Amino acid sequence: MGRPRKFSEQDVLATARRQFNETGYHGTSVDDLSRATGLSKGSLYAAFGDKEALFQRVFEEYCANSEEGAAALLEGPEDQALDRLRRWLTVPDNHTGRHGCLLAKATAELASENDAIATRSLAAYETLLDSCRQLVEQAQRAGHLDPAADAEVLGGLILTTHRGLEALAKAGVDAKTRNRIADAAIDSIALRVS
Amino acid sequence: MGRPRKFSEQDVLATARRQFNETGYHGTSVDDLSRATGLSKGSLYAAFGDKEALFQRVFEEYCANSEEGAAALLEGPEDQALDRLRRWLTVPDNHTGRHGCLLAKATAELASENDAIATRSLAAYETLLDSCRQLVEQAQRAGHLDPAADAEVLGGLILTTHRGLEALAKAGVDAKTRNRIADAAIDSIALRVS
DNA sequence: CAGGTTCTGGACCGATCGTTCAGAACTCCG
DNA sequence: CGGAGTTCTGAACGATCGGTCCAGAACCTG
Repeated sequence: MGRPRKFSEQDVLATARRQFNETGYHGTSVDDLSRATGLSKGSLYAAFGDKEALFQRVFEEYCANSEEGAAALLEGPEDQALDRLRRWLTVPDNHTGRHGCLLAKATAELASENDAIATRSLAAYETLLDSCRQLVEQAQRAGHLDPAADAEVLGGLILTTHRGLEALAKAGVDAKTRNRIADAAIDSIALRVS
Repeated sequence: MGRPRKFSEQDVLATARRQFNETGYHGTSVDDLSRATGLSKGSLYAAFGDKEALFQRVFEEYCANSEEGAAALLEGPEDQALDRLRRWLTVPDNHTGRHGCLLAKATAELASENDAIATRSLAAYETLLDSCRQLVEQAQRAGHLDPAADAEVLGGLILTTHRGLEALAKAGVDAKTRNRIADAAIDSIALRVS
């Protein structure tokens, strides 16, 4: 009963995410969001609370996606772990952005002023780190990495590389160069075989 | 002739840089800058033009500093190149931030809307990459790195690691962990010896 | 000390910010 | 068909934004 919603909450979240990703949190006004989503400001507030709450929704969904993507790294034969890592660090040649850019961007902009974002961001880092660590352990069991190496630290190195590639993407470095760097990173790590 | 300035332009730029670094460009109002520097808005505008021009000054100085820091990597005996790299990637244990954070932050926030910032940021990346490449070549000549490796790509890998460590710092990862990752990165790269 | 110059801080501007709300629009149930 | 219940819309709010302006204090030179 009552008037039904004219919009899909998921669509709005996706559009808002695109907008936040392009212009940042402070750089995106509620009018911008209203224009981008086609919803009036009143509807936005009725559906999501306020601007910060809307961003939290977007950010949470984003973190969850990133975590799922990293967790998917672990699915498959252990002796193909490094191949899955290569695909994770690599991006289509025509891709200017990168899957994980909102996380890095929002963290940089808001972590120092918004405790909830900072906490969630750190939690996502821990989860991603854990996936990377498990991936290293898979590769170690498959004999593709030095079994004596500290998996925790090596996982951290992989995650560092992932974030560094995002930063380079944002600095305007083209996808081809980034992929060559990604390959070099995996080559370097893969040399750690006993 | 005339009344002399009561403030040091360098001090104001340093304070503004701290403020921009903490709260971002859009998150920092001119009133904030006025409060932080102790200067009235009138004086700020008389001395620096407008908010964007002030930021450009801060950003330019910042980029130049980063470039100098990277260039300093090349000064010293070639057989100590990897040691200098280690010091560059490492940070004091009590350090929560990181020398290069404004660059990454401003780039993420403004590159898509401000061509001047985007251009300068990319130029800084190119310069830093060049320094890293030369460092790799030094290490190669000293026999500490595989002479057959592509110095350009390996330099890019080092820069990627540098930026990735900045991102982790912003995500809340402690300095000790980051330094262990930095060591692992250098270890991995150093394995590339023929 | 006098005259000229610059710096300073606060009042002020229009624009935009995030947010609210009254009323129109619409669906469903009785 | 009519009223209850929900959503949508656009106008309007106060606060704050970036930016301007100027009267007067502060300072240097002669």
